[in-house]
Amino acid sequence: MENPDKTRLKSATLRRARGGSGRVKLDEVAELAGVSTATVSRAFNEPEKVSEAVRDRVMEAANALNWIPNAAGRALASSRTHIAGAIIPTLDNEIFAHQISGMQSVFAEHGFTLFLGCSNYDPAEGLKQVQAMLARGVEALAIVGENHPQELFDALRSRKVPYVVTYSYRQGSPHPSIGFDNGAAFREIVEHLLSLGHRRFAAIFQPEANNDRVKARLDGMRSALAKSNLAVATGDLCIGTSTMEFGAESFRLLMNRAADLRPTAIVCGNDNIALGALSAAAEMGLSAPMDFSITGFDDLTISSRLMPHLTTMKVDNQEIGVRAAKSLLSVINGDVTSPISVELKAQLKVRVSTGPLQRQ
Amino acid sequence: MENPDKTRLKSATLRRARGGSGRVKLDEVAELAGVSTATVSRAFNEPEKVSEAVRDRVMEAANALNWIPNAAGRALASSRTHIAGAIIPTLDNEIFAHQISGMQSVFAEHGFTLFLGCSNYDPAEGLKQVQAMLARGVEALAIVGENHPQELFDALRSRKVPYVVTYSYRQGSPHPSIGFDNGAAFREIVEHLLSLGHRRFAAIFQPEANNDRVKARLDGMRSALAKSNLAVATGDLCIGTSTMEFGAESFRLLMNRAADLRPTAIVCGNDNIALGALSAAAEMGLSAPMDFSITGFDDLTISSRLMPHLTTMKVDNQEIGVRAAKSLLSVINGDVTSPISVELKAQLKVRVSTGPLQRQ
DNA sequence: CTGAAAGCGCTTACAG
DNA sequence: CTGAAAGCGCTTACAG
Repeated sequence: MENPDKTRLKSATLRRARGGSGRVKLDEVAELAGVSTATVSRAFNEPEKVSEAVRDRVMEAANALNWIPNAAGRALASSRTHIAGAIIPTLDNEIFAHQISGMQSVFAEHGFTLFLGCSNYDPAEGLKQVQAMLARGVEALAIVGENHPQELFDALRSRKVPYVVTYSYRQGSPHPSIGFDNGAAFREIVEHLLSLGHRRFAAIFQPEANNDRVKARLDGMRSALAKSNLAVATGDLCIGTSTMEFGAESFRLLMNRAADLRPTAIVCGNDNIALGALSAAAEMGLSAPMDFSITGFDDLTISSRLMPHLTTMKVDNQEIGVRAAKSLLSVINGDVTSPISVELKAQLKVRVSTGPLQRQ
Repeated sequence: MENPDKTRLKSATLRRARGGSGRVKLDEVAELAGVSTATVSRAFNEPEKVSEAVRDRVMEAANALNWIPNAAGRALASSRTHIAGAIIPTLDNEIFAHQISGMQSVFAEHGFTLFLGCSNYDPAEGLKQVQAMLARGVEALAIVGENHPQELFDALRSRKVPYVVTYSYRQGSPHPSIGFDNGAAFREIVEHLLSLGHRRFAAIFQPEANNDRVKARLDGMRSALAKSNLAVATGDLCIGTSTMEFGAESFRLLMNRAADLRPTAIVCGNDNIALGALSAAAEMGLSAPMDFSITGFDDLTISSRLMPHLTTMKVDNQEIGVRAAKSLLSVINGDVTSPISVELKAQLKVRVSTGPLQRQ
């Protein structure tokens, strides 16, 4: 790896010798329009304060010179950057991609550009990204989940940068949050399976370390089962990576047993895992809902398109992004002093992968 | 919608009265460390030019004050922003998400932050995003495909912002590009099907408007067929949205005919379409490779996990992102004067969805 | 409605 | 190796 400082220096020197960026500047627009720099600035930022004739002349000059205002100068003078930030675990999951897409469209509408950071589920990496964004002067920040170093939230607070936690919503959270209740969602899934007569449950989940959402899901599942005096036995709980492979492998493990030892209902931590389980089922000649019932979480695009259609909880991630952006903008605009929390409801989608209990 | 200028003003006034950002500044670090501001700056940016003792004192002071340098000040003084930009059509497609992920990791390693813009396949939107990024002073830009308004490339050139076109690589392109040859890839697919004995081809494709990649794919398919004096008849070419639904619908259209009128090989514009076709096949009781052969393009994560495994071309999008970032960084660093193009090879993955011709 | 001028928070050529 | 000071390109309180 090269030394970034050296390369930095070199190119900076190459480019200029105290000569500026070489780009067209506001002064040149002012000169061409025959007005002061203040007027040019106003013509763009507070047009109602400039007479129409002057405004037209300024716009004409700006167009003629193809002027693009320098955001750094603007940010320094106004202490406003018009930049927002978003931190997600990974872009490889469509649920986070949809959140970003919702957020970006709202921010763009309001003249904000979005910085995107991916933590890859590593809290240290998330903190680093937030610091980089703070240096860049983000005016607001959205971050998935609340499982982050206290230092991260402290940094945000001490710089008075408004933030929201997205995806999960939890009563009693110290953070403004825009999302749904992971625990309640999994209670609903389990109740659905219980109402179908299932009593023998297995679960395939991603690890709960550094992931408040998974923790809440497991808790929700367990509490709903406990109400019926049921539980997932240790041997019926598979914890591993959130991949189709792990879903498939776990399914084989659970179902390669005498029929009376198999679970009749399998609760998966998300759709991806459930889809893997279903592919293993097809290979084993087992099919839902005859031989077992299975549920996912997320309602991925393919979950309702692949056979058998998967029973799952749908979460409107695009909407989460939209709400998060709006909530942050209302703080930036001074309409409210801190972001309001919003609880969205996850929606149970009953499809053919779950059905009435077929055997004792 | 509110007036952005009004809100801007209001909050700016609220926040300060010519008082600055309220954040800790470099001067304060200098004062605490008992050195000049120049020395603080050097301690961070050119540490080798500062004696160790002084450097330690500066770092200590910076830590004590929890100083984060203001990027706007830095950018203005150095005319360097350490920001790069990337424009993709949409985050909803994992192939572009992977590109971004590769790019981001390389840029982050070199101290660059990434602006992300999505054009949603709308050239006007892409241009707007590029302009916003130029205002923000991006030092380099990567953009998917070359189907963009000339104005976009002109803006980049006139501001001397290095750029690369990603995903497609085309001999004779006026732009530095990092990607693969879409035409060659589809010639290879067709040759594979020809070698299996297929002569009766159908195709299901996304629209080629504003999409150089799709155009190249169709051309590649046609030229490979033409070499064997074959062609896709008008009634065997379906053009529509890049969705599983359209793939399914087109498949039904093509295969709901007397057996001797059906195509034996179906070339799809991408995996998504092919996956939709396969799901329709399952519903119709048809299966590959016995009743037909089918190919995709992209090698999506699920394509090798769903039954039947799909024959497709694998493109390493992560690698495209990595190469794009490296290519741009070498221009920024002054190692080369313009980005070098890189042609990557798409790789044919023969799986069970294609097989020898079963009938005449 | 418009302008002159100070100032935002850094970096860097220059001098020592 | 270190410092004094100019300057990067804008915005904005103040004055008119």
